[in-house]
Amino acid sequence: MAAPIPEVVILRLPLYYRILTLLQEETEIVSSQELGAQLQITPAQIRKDLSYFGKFGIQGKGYNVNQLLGELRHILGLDRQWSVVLVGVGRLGRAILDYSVLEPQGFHITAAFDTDSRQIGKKVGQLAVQDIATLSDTVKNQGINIGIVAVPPSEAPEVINRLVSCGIKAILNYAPVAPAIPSDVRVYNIDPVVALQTLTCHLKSLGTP
Amino acid sequence: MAAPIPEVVILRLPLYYRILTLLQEETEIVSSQELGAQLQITPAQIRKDLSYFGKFGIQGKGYNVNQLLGELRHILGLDRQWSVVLVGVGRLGRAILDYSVLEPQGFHITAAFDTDSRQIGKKVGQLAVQDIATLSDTVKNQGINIGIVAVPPSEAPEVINRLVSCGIKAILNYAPVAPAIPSDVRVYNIDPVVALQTLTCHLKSLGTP
DNA sequence: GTGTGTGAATGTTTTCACAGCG
DNA sequence: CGCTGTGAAAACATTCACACAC
Repeated sequence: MAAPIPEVVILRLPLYYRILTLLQEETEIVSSQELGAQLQITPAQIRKDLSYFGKFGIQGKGYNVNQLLGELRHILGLDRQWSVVLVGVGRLGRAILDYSVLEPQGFHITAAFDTDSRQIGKKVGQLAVQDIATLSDTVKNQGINIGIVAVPPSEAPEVINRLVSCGIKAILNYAPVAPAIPSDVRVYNIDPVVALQTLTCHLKSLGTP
Repeated sequence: MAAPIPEVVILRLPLYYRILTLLQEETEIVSSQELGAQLQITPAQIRKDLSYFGKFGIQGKGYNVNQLLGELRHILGLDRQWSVVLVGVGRLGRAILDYSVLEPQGFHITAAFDTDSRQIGKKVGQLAVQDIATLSDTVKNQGINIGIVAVPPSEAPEVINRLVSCGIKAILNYAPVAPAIPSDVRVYNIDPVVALQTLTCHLKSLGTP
């Protein structure tokens, strides 16, 4: 029961969750076979992944979509609201603030910060941009759990340090840096350049047009 | 020599490349030890990763930063320009067009498309938004290699199909879908909701504040 | 001495294959 | 019968540890 869940499994759970949300409208029961076909994942892998957390299926039939959604919501910690702080309100930061999918998924951006003093006080959406110096107070007072970093590369290590010393344990990092962080803090990096470079590595080995 | 390179290795190469670019200014030679410290990766892993492609180091010293950069550029296919097509010029698409890092890294966004007819003809940056119906011609005439998908979820499967049938072999997909694609086409998915959900899964197991 | 390159050892993840349940 | 849940096997990835080159 207290088995350590492989990280790769956790990376797949949100995919299951998303597909099930879509399937919810269409069907009551789904088999690992059908799920796998949608996600390009083997049925055995899906069954094994879920088995780390319990027995959610009905033998001979499959999984009850609604029930499994509930289980995944619980496993992923989606059965509550999460308060998120955004640092960096440039082009990217604004796009994130406007991204209308976060709110319905339970991610509430509570405060926005910037390191550029010219931005401070400006309104972006509902929020007034705050001075980064007030980050710590806001995080503690508002019980914020997650930080999103959308500042230029040069600012990023400093910003990430600040988030860590506020006690934030989860960071979604859009800056192209590989910060050193304590092992109890999770960082998920999103970097389009890195993504494109892995793609070109594969393209290269194709016949060059 | 014709050994198959593990996918995980390819995912790390861009990280090595980026760190080396930064180190370039500071030093001539770097050891796997030092690289590993920067990236939170074991030195043995770095050496093994590189050994899939050749012997780039100097025994007793380390790696020549410039030379290794050259090798990685070659391995990743970065020693040329890549033409990229963007589909979807909403908030996200515009942020990508404005993202000034792509161009200097050799990724040139050549054309922009949208499925929404009200967008067609509008200028975004240097580019006029084209009708998605003209995608195939543009891709073929301009020798485009890579597609970026930044359309709403409902449009995404159709757009991805179109890109695939144009002969595009690499797709950077920002839409929250898991499209079925032929095995010779690479898709890299970027989805902040999935990212946040893996983070909350870890947060949950912490003491709830 | 120092750090690479690498086979061999260890650890992890995926797949197989089937018992058992609805 | 059909599909889940799961040990056992196979495939894959990381780490070790050392011969060898500078």
